Amino acid sequence: MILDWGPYTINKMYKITAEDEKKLATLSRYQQAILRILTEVPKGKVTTYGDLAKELSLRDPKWLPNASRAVGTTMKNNLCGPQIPCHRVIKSDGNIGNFRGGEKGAVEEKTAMLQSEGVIVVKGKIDLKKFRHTFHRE
DNA sequence: AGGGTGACACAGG
DNA sequence: GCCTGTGCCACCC
Repeated sequence: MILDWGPYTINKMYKITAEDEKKLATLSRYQQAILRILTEVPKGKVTTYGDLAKELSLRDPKWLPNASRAVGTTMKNNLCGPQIPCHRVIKSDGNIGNFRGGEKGAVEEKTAMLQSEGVIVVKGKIDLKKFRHTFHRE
């Protein structure tokens, strides 16, 4: 099967470890579910807060599709570490969005991480047509 | 049980 | 484009 993921498709999705599971267990069901889906976003791609909410709703209709704010809260709770790639979650208009709760310099750091992964950022913006991840489900 | 809060989304102007 | 206002939802008191 050929996936149109562009040139930076080398990475597979992150596999959650037993260590991660222990941390995940401290979070709400919703947040756990969101973070699990987030692990599917590979290096070189991004997703949006809204896309994550929508995707979870498709997989489990008990959650609403327009919960983007709740997804933001999930990212803030971050026990992600760089493995569960919360730096790959941006706003639906292509702007970088926030990082580390809005600490000074955090957005710059997020931008640098994305660029080092091959995502092109121009004036704080990312071309979602090019870099948006497409979720795959059975 | 009810009100407050965000790493958001969207439509207007 | 760049604000601004309004709607949103899961979570936390």
